[in-house]
Amino acid sequence: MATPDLDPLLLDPTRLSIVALLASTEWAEFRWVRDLVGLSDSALSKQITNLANPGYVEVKKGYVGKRPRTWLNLSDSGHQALRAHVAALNQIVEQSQRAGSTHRAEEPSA
Amino acid sequence: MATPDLDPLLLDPTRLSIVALLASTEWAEFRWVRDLVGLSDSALSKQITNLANPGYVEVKKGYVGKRPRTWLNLSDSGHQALRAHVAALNQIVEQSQRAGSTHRAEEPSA
DNA sequence: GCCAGTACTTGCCCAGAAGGAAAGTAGCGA
DNA sequence: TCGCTACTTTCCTTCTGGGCAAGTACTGGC
Repeated sequence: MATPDLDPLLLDPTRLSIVALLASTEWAEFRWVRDLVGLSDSALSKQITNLANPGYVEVKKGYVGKRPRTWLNLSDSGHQALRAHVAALNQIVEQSQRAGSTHRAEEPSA
Repeated sequence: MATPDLDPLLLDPTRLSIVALLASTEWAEFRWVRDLVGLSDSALSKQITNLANPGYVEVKKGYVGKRPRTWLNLSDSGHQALRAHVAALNQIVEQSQRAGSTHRAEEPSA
């Protein structure tokens, strides 16, 4: 059982923060995300790799003037995954609304 | 920054499953939860401890006939925490809807 | 052409969390 | 008093994430 629709990648708060941030922008700069999420270069780089593997995040590299720069974008599938994840969460909470309907057992006496 | 309203306890899928399960019932039996979540006795026991510490879950011990039994209930604050957690999640996704409003930077050229 | 600098990326290591197995504990029945 | 049930706690292993430091790619300067 459990909660099969929850996305393991989005359960991690750090990655969720990243995705949340990217969700609100288009082609955010690596450094901007890093600073706002409060991660080191390496930590962000790794999480971006994790998110880029399934295609949730697109990475584009280029130059601003003569300085290298990396941009990140939440792909359509990334947006979709985020929405699906939260939808699954919502389902769970909806269960919470119709409490008491599912399971009946011997109630504790005291 | 990040996502301050997300509840660390509810970010873990196992605990979320437990809470979800308890949200749909009242005074569920330990064994019932254990079997549905698919955990060992020890693992569930530990997570219940984690959830009981902040008062999310209430534990009641008693007997069914002559057999010891433990019941678990999601407290009001547990329900509240779950709803708040998902509300925070929803906020994040809503940001995703109004994409592009927050951050503008030099766009990648290619 | 070579060294230095920027902007990540990768490797290495450590800390924290979770799960299982097994030993421990509490209360009841024989 | 011993055994049994139903958890609890302890011990150990595994996994994951983060930091630091070294590495890489590319550009600029001398």
